[in-house]
Amino acid sequence: MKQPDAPETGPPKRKRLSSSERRQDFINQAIGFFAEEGFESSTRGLAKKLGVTQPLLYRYFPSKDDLISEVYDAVYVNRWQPEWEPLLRDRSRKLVERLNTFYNIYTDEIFNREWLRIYLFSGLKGVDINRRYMQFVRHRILEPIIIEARMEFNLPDRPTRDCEVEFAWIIHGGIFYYGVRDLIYESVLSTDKERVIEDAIAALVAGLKIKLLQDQET
Amino acid sequence: MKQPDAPETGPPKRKRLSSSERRQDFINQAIGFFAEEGFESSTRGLAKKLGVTQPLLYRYFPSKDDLISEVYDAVYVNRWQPEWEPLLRDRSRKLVERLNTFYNIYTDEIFNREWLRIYLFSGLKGVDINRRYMQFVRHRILEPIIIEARMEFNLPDRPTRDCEVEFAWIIHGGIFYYGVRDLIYESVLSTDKERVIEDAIAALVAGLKIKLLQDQET
DNA sequence: TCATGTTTTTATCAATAGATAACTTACTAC
DNA sequence: GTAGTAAGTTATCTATTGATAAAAACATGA
Repeated sequence: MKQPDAPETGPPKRKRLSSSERRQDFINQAIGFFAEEGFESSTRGLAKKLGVTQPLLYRYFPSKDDLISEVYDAVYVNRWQPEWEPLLRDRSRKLVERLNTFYNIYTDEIFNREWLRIYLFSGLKGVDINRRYMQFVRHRILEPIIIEARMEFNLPDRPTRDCEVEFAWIIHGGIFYYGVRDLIYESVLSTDKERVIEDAIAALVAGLKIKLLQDQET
Repeated sequence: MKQPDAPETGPPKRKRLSSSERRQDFINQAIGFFAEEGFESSTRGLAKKLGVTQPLLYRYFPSKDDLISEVYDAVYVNRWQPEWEPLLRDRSRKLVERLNTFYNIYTDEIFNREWLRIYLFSGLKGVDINRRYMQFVRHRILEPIIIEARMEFNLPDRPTRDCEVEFAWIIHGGIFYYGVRDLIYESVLSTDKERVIEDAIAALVAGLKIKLLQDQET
């Protein structure tokens, strides 16, 4: 596994990579490293994992913070698939079905140890990208859900209310926290993700129906 | 605020505290310090906040890790009030009422920046006390809720099922995550906690009713 | 083959980390 | 008061941190 095709000649000479390849490899492995050890961990530890010397990192990144920024970018961006959004709005299917499909593929993407840990670490550090992600979830997932729910229940269209969004956040957060309990805290009872999501979505839609009808009267 | 009743004589002489007072003060302030800065932060930083020199810490705690352990204990233990448990089981009140009361006072206790941050930090570190807390929540909150719900709906008593507990976890986690969004991520829309909890509990009880009746048939 | 430029390592710096020992200051019992 | 004890500080050790400079190893085009 170390040197696949080395012809047994001398010491294990390090494969020399092109600048861009090396750089990408650094970022990719840094994600796993910082996810596990935290961002306070040393660049020497990372270099060891990478199989290179520590000063080499500084040829590719001006500072540790710059490297961390690149890790954030790689983790937060490009995880969202644009085709998911129309999926939520596909009115040829029942809302419950749509939501189940969406949350199953969405959690397939974010329910992995690396993503969740980087997310939690960055949240505690209070970095801006984390706050932007919350906005993203609200505008691309929760508000569309509420609008679609109003459609489903034949209610007139109008802007979403804060307490409606907060209710959607409760369920969304509950699903997210299920992932955290599963992959970080490792204290989950049923690993049947599909079933757990199904129950959560049922509660979301049922709860939204009641709330939206109530809010209607106001 | 520094020296309340110093008679203007010479330099600000440090108040000399008894061993137990000093020790308790260290722990109390260490909670706030580590909550904000993370456990990787330096003992010198903590000493500065405490207004003492760094070696003094080592008179009271053998090592930094020992101090951190005491912080965990102070944070996790004694937060739970024993009278909360019978509150959940008080069958003279409707379940929805009981749950609203409980979650309002429970979140009054844990929804503060210090507690939540220490909890999240310790969870990422994978310390044992965190996992024990998850067990605690399950046995002292979630399972009682399910048992009480079965009573409320006039269903025969029997052990809780995993998927039932997971559903309760979804709502509980959603409420918890609401606190995190409010106090850590600072990205909450409605700070009307009581209202948010009310909606969450309504969804919990309604969802449990459906689930328990379904499970009944099996 | 050899000159040139890039990749990688070795050696090292200054700052900071946790931790210890020795000294000084304050309180208390007699 | 003063001796003894406990609280607190100064000084310091060693290990580790992020970061830099210079030397070495490698690749490539002529």
